[in-house]
Amino acid sequence: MHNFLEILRRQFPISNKDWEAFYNCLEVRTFSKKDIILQSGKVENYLYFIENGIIRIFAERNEKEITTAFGFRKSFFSSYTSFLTREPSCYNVQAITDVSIWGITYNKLQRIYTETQCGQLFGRLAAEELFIKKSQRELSLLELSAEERYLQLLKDHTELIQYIPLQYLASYIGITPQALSRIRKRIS
Amino acid sequence: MHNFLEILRRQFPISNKDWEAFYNCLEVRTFSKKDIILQSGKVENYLYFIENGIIRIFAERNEKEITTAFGFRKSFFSSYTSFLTREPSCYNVQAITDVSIWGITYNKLQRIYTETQCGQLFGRLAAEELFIKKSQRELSLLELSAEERYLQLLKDHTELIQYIPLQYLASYIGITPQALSRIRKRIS
DNA sequence: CGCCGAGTTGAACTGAATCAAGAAACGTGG
DNA sequence: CCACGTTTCTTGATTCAGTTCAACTCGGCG
Repeated sequence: MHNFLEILRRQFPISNKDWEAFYNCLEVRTFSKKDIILQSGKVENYLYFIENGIIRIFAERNEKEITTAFGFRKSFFSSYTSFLTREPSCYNVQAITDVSIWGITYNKLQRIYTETQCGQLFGRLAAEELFIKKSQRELSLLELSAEERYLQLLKDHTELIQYIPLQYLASYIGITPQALSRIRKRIS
Repeated sequence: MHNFLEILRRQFPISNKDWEAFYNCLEVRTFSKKDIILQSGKVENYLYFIENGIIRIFAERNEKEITTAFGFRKSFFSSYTSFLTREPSCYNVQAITDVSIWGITYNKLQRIYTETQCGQLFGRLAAEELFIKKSQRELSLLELSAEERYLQLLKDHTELIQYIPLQYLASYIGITPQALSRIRKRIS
């Protein structure tokens, strides 16, 4: 997070006062491998930034899990629709490895929005990042085959993919574990 | 738009002064059926709200078009990633029917952000709407079959779908025109 | 040691892609 | 307003990627 915070400060002019107000609102939270960070049905109260570790977001549909996102080091995550609308989340958020994350609550973010400049920035950057990722994902679901999607994932997060169980990767790619197992065999 | 603006005003306390500043930044633009509103490769300079008509957003990939969104009456649209990042758009935006839309330029929106409260509101509502739609779409691509996606689209926009050519619907659903033609035959 | 969840492999099946050809609708100019 | 050409849609036959169901393997753990 220090890296990230430094990048933010370098890139945007933020007053010391604003900075402090913002920084003081951030909470560190840690979770162990397989912990549920947010249960579906509950309202997401945090917008997070990952310092370390890997998380996934998934929905449950007719006894199957649909993984909609992984979160890696230095990226934002949240069950963002729920966070924005204050309605129950239809997604679960789970730690895949032990994780250490920085979070800001909805109320504090709203306060920061009105009281400082850099809150807006934080909120805006998070919104941008999350929207852009969803758009890219949409295109990859529409234009690529399952095998191409897997290769893309490998390329983008080479060293991280090894920590993620095959079944989660498969549900993210949108195929069955069997099909992914065969793809792996084919390309190796 | 009047309806929309009234809803905004009713729902949120906006001062007359802010309101006027905001309203004065909005431009009405009209396009004819099949007009290109934004060409891919150009930077999206507008965030729009549709007063009347239907638009679509599509990318071109190996001689095929991938439609990623339709925009109907009373909803926001933009090649939003480009709008946010100020980088060239990888999407085209096209009028499917004659359309009448309200737009605000990037610069004016930034000015409104700093000078008024309701600019934030406008920007935030647009971001929320666009993100939430993308998330729903992601789920529908992962959990539903092509036929189910078509039925959902029919259900959500019954009266509007008839104005959209089959090939655009097919590329939105993620199948070939032939396959959609067969689905239509099957369910009728 | 035996159990259990995760991954692998096989065989049959299915939804959608592809290639190809014909029918319908649409716009443009005479 | 009709005729023609072009685009869009439909339909058929074949192929293919991915599903489903089932059986088997492997590694970890009580």
